[in-house]
Amino acid sequence: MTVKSARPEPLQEVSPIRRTSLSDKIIEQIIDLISRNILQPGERLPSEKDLCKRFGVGRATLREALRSLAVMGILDGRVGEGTFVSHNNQRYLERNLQWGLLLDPKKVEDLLETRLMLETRTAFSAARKATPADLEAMEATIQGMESSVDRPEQYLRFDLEFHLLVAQATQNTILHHLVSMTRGYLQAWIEESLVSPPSGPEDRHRAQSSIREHRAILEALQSGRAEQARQAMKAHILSSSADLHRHLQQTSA
Amino acid sequence: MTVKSARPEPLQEVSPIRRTSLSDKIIEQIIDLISRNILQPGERLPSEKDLCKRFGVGRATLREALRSLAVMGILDGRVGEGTFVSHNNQRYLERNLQWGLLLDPKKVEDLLETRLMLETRTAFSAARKATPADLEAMEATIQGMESSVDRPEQYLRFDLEFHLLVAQATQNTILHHLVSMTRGYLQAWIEESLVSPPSGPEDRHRAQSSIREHRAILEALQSGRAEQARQAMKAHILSSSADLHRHLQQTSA
DNA sequence: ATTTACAGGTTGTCCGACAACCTGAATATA
DNA sequence: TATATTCAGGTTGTCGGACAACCTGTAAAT
Repeated sequence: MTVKSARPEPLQEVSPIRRTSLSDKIIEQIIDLISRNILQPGERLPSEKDLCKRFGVGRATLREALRSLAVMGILDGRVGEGTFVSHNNQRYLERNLQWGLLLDPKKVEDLLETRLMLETRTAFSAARKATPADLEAMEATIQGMESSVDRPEQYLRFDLEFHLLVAQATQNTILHHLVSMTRGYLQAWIEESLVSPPSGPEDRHRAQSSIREHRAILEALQSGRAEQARQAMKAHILSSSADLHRHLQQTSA
Repeated sequence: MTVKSARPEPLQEVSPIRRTSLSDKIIEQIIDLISRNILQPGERLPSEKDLCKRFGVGRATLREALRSLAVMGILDGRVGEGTFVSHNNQRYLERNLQWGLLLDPKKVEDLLETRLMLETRTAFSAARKATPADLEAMEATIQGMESSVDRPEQYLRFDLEFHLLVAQATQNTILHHLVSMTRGYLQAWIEESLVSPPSGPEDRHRAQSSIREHRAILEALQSGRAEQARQAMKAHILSSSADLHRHLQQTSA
């Protein structure tokens, strides 16, 4: 039988069979229901006991599925009331940026490259599709930045909001999601780099020029000039990335 | 008491207190351990019974935490062996994108727009970073296409492989994942549009021109001309998209 | 009419049990 | 001796029952 173990190439076309747990299948089904709008945001799911009977599984198994969806911010369990479909997908983002720090620094570079590509494109596309309401909301976030140059944490939230609005204005849900993701992961690093040095005068200077960059983007979007919007976004992302990069090397050194 | 309900603005600075469940705290602790490299990728966690005693919680609670981390791709539970830290945290990003994209109904147009952006970028980037081995593998897939113009299913696999190789050549794992993901969703549509009409002479004609387009991309990559590679990829994606679009309208009508 | 108390339903947590499965060592076999 | 088989222990996956904490709407008490 030693010969048998010496056979060189067994099967080339084997596909790794995945042992899918029951809760995995439940998760898939619920996500499918949400994506097909059979379960709408804010809607209440049947009780756990009810769902157990429908899915034909025990409560522990069902709960593992529900808890997983809750941790991802897709569902929201409230004691004594029930389990609801999260109405603001914003929570999904919130959850993610909490754990973005898991990625190693090597991948931050990849993220920055990806973000540059994604956001220049969203700026380009948004210039053509943004509605007056979109533009108005962006204006509001810029004013928010201006009024919080000395509160970095709050400033960052307005910054994030602005970029998400641009992505949303493209009306391309996939692009929107991708931007949310990349932004969410990076946000963790950005916030980290903020706490290390107490906000000095140079930070305020940086904030000022950042606001100018955002305003340039907004003006391009308002006038509907796609290529100009792309360039403005590109300039902003590049200077922002350089900033983050500098902070990272500073803290690691 | 009707007056009481008329009070205008109660508290502005209330922060919504949220019940943190036990499993949430366990999740935070485990994530903290991983991010501080106390738990390293590929390492095995203590058994569930053991963890229960250490955390001081019941097994159901602990399992809800572990399962949540597993569906996010951070942990990996194997029956009869134990629970392990996912060796590539890349899976984390992958899983999250997967769940996120699954949430909204995907529009084909959005997918095509995203793909155009992603793949033109990968072509551009790959022209600068592709190794001889990468280029060789791409050449092989093109030859594979040529030898299977009459077997659409096999042809498609070579086609897919080519694009993934381009993405891989960028050495940006995030870009790579995004491309393979968008491609994965589209593949379903493409395969569907293939079975409906029996492969006629026009399909072979289409395959021939598709091969020419791929070869143009490869030549640009070989000569390291980034902008040329981008243009070639753009042309290819556009004609491919038009093709898919035509098929879709044909079948829906 | 307002307040209080309560009953029913819901999620959060724990416990014990069994099935399916993997690993490694002891045993049986050539 | 070398290989194959068996088996025991440990581990995850699933189930059912139980109780605590909690919310809501209704009925009773003031």
